[in-house]
Amino acid sequence: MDEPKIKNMEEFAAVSGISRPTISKYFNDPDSVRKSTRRKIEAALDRFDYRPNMYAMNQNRRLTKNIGVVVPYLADPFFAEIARIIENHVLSAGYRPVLLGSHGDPDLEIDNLENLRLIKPAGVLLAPLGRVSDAERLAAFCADVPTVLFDANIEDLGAAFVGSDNDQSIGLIVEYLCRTGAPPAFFEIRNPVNPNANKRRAAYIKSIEALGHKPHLLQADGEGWEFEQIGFSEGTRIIQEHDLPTDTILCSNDRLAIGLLSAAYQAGLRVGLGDGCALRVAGHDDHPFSRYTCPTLTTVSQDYAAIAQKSAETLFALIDSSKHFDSREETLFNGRLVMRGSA
Amino acid sequence: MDEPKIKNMEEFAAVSGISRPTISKYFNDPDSVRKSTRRKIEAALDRFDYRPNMYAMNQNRRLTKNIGVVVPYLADPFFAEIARIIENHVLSAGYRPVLLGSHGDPDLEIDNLENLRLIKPAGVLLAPLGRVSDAERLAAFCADVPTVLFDANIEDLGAAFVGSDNDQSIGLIVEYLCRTGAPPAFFEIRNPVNPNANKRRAAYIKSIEALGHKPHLLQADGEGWEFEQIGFSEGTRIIQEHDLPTDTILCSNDRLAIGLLSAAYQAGLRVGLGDGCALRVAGHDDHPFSRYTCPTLTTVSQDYAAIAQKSAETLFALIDSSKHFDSREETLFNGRLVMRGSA
DNA sequence: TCCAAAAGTTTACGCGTGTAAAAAATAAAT
DNA sequence: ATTTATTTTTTACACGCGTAAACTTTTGGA
Repeated sequence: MDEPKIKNMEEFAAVSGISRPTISKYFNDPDSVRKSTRRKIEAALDRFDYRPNMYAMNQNRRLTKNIGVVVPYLADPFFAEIARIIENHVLSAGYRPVLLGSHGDPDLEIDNLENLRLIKPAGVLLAPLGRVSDAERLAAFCADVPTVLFDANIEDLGAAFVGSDNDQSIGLIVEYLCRTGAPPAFFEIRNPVNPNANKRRAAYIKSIEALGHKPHLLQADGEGWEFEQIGFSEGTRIIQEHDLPTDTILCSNDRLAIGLLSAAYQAGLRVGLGDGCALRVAGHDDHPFSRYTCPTLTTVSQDYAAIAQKSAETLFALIDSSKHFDSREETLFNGRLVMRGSA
Repeated sequence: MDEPKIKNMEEFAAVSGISRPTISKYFNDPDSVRKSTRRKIEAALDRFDYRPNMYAMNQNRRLTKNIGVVVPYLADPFFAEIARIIENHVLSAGYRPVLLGSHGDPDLEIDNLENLRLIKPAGVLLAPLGRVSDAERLAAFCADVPTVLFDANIEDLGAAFVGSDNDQSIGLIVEYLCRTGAPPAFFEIRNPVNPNANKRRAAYIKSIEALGHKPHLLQADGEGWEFEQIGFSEGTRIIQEHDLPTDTILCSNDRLAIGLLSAAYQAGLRVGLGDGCALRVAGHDDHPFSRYTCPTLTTVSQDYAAIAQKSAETLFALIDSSKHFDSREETLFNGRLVMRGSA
């Protein structure tokens, strides 16, 4: 399209016939210049391929157009998926998403935030690790950088939180399970990393007692993010020891349920609703893989799209406003019952 | 730890008692300064928390310490996992990884590379989309930026390629399947995005003919990256139409196999090795979820760790050397047979 | 046609670091 | 102790763009 390589804004100003300060203004906000000027610039942009030097550009800016997106574990399709949606919102709002995964490691989580500091982000969307997070250092970061938490809530951290209403969603599936069969036991990790797990346990106890039943917890030992593995090995143990108080098990999340289903299959236990079935299993999250388990997993979906959109928009509002809200807003979205084959 | 906030290298030089150019040298390579000097600097670094401004730092550098990592689909645990390992290698080599996913979209793939250009990366590790990639623009990028391809090879693109030896791995599992039962048919997507799929088909035909059998292809219609969905719906169709030429099916990849296993389960077909089994199913990749399918999936593993390490090291060598190799090196790692329950 | 408001131009400086060159200081070796 | 090689200091300029101030031009009504 062009011969002479444009190396800086000066040169581009020359070939476009517009002064450099105006070009600069254009790149910071194309709508801030006159339409005729904008046309001229974009005509030149079409003939010559020039893009401002990002480093020079951001050097004098107090804050950039970067938005950090930090999730606890990218290899978990749940987070990969929600990160994907968030990225799209960030992009269409004119920001640049910077995606970082913490691989379940609190030190890496802090490293990620420190690295984000270096690029002076306009804001950060953070799904914290949870219990193992270094809350103090997270708080220090949130004090400096506009931050919205999503997925996992940590008390008073960040300017806002967006997530799922575990009370509602667990209530929904507990009610369903009780209505269609035996009241469920609750299968979870004893010492969960994710704060949602605690909320879900409490919600389970509350809702099952409200229905006049006695709660029963099946607590698996295990650390880390290998939930399927934990679900499988502890599930195998539980099945072998025959200490199931009921034929219905509600899992704290789908990944645990995936492991449990695998354990049940290998133990020869038929899972599902029909007459020949020895077990009913339900999950929580509507994990991308839950529709391909055997049998397909009955679960309650988190509203990925709504959580992604709301948290992004909250951050945009935070950035536009005076960089902090008057009060910390918590938005919880309802889950939706997804009836499949397993319960 | 400190009271006076350090705002730039000048101030840090003052408090550390070392001149600014030497400080600069230290940050570019801590080993390039005298040990005693280094100790002084690190003592100061311990008392005051100063980190160089990344934008000012990279402005005058021809190329930065950034390394781009681009994968076709982050929501695929296979890529998430390999990206995770690569990130670790990049970090421990003193570079900064920048992870980008293309969400299966060739336009986004190009966007990602263009955005990487802006940050002047020292090099890029690219797993291209494959057939749908804009090969011409990829080539233009590779001409400017040191790039090593991994996972999916595209003819003559990039300075090197690191991946799996599909001939070997497919040969391995075909041999196993033939030895332990009926020769397998090959289940794949008719018009696959990923170039590995074509290699695997060819390898299947070659190896099964070498064993004196007739190849049989089961080709599913479908586009995009929803492999499980394609495997499920086409698998269901095939099973219902009873046009299985054999009781053994080798899938082009594990995600397809996951869909097929789900279809078989729902059709009431028992999958596995034993007497009561109507079907044997095998996959390829050793996908993170393949050990939790029902039954667990017999497959052939890709050597994630080796591919990640070799591609990273190749890129480092490329960067250190004169920015290009004399010839394009292709490294293929062997797969390993993973015998589980499904075949 | 004239005039006020809006937008663009000119000029000039600042940001924080890389880096080159010459001079000075230090360390290692004779 | 002297020489020599290495490292550090001093000085100075460059990088590419943001942005402020004063001035000039264009625009859209009245």
